[in-house]
Amino acid sequence: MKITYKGDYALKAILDLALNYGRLVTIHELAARADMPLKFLEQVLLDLKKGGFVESRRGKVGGYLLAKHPSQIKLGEVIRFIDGPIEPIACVEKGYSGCDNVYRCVFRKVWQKVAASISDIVDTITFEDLANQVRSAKEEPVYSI
Amino acid sequence: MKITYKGDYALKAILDLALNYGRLVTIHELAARADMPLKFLEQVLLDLKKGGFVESRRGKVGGYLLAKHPSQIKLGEVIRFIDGPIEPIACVEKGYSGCDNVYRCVFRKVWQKVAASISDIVDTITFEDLANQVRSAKEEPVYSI
DNA sequence: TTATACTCTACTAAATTGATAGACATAATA
DNA sequence: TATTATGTCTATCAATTTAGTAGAGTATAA
Repeated sequence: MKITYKGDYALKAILDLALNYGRLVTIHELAARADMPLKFLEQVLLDLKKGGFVESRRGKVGGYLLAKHPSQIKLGEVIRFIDGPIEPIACVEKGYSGCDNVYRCVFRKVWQKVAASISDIVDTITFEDLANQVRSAKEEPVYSI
Repeated sequence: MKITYKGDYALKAILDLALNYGRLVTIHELAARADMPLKFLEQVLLDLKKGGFVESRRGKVGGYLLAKHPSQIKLGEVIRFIDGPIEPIACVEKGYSGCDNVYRCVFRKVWQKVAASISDIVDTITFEDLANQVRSAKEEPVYSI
């Protein structure tokens, strides 16, 4: 699994929409709050729309909103949709068949274990969880020197 | 973590050398047994030499051998040396400081957890373990239809 | 009608990936 | 000493991915 900037932006945009669930949020707001390049974010949001994660409203009071409740969107879903499979190597991705080489097989087992353990994390965390963490972080600020 | 072909070749080469520990193995043998492009493998082996994983002998009866006992080489070491950090995003790699954005912070925690759980796997497996797995796989072949 | 949104397509520079090519150095041995 | 089989080193390259930028178009509220 590698999180690209595109993935990073997608996750932050969805988190922002989760924090503002019920309201319309413009691309400008999203870009400003999370410091993302506006024109790049446009493309990311169009992708997220195609993926069924967000919806949009055009026109003067337009903007974006989540297509589902934050509790129904898992972190792993978004990562996979934007940045591809979480598997560390192609030969353990779904749909890959052959293992013609005895050496490769012992590594495959490792990669499958790695993928399973990543999935244990990212497929159990929802954007409601993440939004709650942001809210409690704001309530209990850390006083650093 | 993403395993490239280069990383894949490096791991297979070291595994082969682990299986042939005590003997010199030529690049030709390595390339043939694990089906790797010879000229590319040359470069990989030179890298592995710089990394202190393998040693070489030149001349007519030359070849490669492991620089340490297979039990002293962890899978994670090789992966990190060839393919870079196991962390899924740069902001959680060692030496990265700032977290200026409250959104990014909640994701950082996730990426750190992911990195820790990958490390739990790849930093506990040695090439002795892998070599033993290959040996027992050969002793107990699976009879498929 | 205008202002302010989202939409869509094209383009591009830089980095990474996965090689290939060829000249060179070393050591055993006939 | 000449040959031959090995590792060493540097350069080059095509394809893909990444991270944008640019600009024209469409929709809708006021």
